[in-house]
Amino acid sequence: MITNMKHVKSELEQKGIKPTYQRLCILEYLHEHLVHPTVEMIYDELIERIPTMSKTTVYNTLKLLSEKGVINEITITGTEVRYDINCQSHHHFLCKKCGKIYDVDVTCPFANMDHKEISGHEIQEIHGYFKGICKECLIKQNNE
Amino acid sequence: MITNMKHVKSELEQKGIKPTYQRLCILEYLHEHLVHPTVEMIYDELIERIPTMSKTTVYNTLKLLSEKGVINEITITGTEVRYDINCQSHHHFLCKKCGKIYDVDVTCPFANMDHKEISGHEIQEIHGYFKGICKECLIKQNNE
DNA sequence: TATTAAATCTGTAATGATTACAAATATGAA
DNA sequence: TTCATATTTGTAATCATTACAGATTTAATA
Repeated sequence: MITNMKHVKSELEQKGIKPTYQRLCILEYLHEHLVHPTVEMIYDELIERIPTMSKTTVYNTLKLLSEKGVINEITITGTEVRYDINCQSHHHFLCKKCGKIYDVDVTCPFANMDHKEISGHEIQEIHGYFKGICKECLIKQNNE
Repeated sequence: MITNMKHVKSELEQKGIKPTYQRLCILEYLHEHLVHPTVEMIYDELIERIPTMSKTTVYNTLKLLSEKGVINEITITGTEVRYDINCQSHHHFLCKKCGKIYDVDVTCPFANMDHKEISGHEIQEIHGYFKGICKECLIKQNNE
């Protein structure tokens, strides 16, 4: 495991976020689970380690981290927000069958745009994603 | 107005969808309101003309139209699905301040990809969007 | 160390979009 | 007309998210 609490702590401090225990645990979780987890998934695991953890805290923390640019909100499914640590710009693939979200190795065509505006609008985030049937589900289909 | 009921009717028939009155009205509404409306917006206007219209019918119809590829679901905001008639591939810009969604004249870089798969996943839809502060809100900010 | 204000966390209740479902209605074929 | 099927409708349930107020923790200051 690359991540540890010290690393996560300095990451928060660099962004000007007070590193409380709850925040450390949530960010650590995101570093260790790169499957674009839901609030539910995060809460369900953390409540085991920290029985006093509140789901509202998970929501509040994720919102804060998102506002500070530490993580990204992914709104692909339409039913719930997924979360992703904010590493280099990448795209996503949502499987319509199993619901899994994959990272996709396509360099974002807009990532190195010199101008940070489009049609006069100021760009702060760039998102791209594909929807379809994933590799695994295709194999299952063919085996039926 | 370019659209009329006859046009909308044949559009449905071509896609193998029985053109009921409710469906005609909903699709006509989408043709005439290109601002990526919510279910609420669609329902609120149609209930005036068709007092028996049920919100469930709006949901059912939009799901059907979406499955048949007549319209697109846009899941940018994370709070509710927006709808768009499915013309040529384009991208969107969501203003974080006023919540308005703009069409963006960027030709999708993946639109004319020869292969319909990526990393082994079968691509059915391609979505791209930007988030930030829109033109109008920028002007308002500067005038304060 | 004690005091105190501010920040953070917690739990519950409320909200709002969406879905489930069953009854009512409309449609189309026999 | 009769009957089966598709569609529509209205209500109730579900589920993610937010509002909010009280409890707890933190950090600064005396």
